[in-house]
Amino acid sequence: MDKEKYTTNLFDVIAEKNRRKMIDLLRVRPMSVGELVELTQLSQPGVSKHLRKLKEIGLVFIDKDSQKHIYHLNAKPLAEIDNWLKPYRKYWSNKLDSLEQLLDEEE
Amino acid sequence: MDKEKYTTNLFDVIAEKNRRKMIDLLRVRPMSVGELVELTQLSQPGVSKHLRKLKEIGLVFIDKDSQKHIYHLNAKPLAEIDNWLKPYRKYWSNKLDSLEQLLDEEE
DNA sequence: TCATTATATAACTGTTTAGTTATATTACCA
DNA sequence: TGGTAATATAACTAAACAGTTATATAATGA
Repeated sequence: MDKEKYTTNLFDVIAEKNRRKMIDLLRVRPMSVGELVELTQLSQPGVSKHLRKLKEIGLVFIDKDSQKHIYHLNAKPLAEIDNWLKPYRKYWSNKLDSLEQLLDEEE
Repeated sequence: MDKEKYTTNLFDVIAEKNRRKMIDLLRVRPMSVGELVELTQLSQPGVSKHLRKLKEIGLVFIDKDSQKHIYHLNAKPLAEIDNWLKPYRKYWSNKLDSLEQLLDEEE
């Protein structure tokens, strides 16, 4: 399908709006492909394609219930993003020195 | 230039490898375009193009020193990513104890 | 076995985008 | 004023990609 020869990268995977929506949904509870189709307004192949990328990067895993494929979230890979953000967090954390806090609050 | 009619989205902006590299560099210290060209191995227009997107989303601002345009990081917009991650963080945090969670949030 | 249901894959298309080279703009200085 | 340095924009190209429709695969149940 589409060759799909290119390596998927976590930042690219979460950059896509509908994929973020899907993992947001799967955070609530595991869902079948059909349920995700209803909730995303995408075509069924469209959903399957996104799920494949999410699976490749390890953000979801499948629990097969006969024909139904129940997709479960595995959020752990997102720790990479969290980790990347770490050195930046101090820039908006409210634990800055009091002058900066004051300036922030004035915004 | 390229029309550039499309709204830039933070997730898209940080999805690009060289742009992440650039803001990682600007975290160390403000830099001119020329310095970024050297450090990224991109062409000068390539760097300017990325800087434009970073500026559009508010991740950098310019301090003009005569001909030199010194780009400064403004990390605050990244708080949006941090915020999106919030409900997922518990999945990889090994500190399940609620007191420790609270302390984490205070950091 | 045959029809149905659920999902995955194939093949295609239009749009977006990162990168380039060429050129314009802007500021400085001899 | 003319030349040079620094950056931005224009125009173009190739690759990537999200979305689609059509079709294949797999499992179920009558």
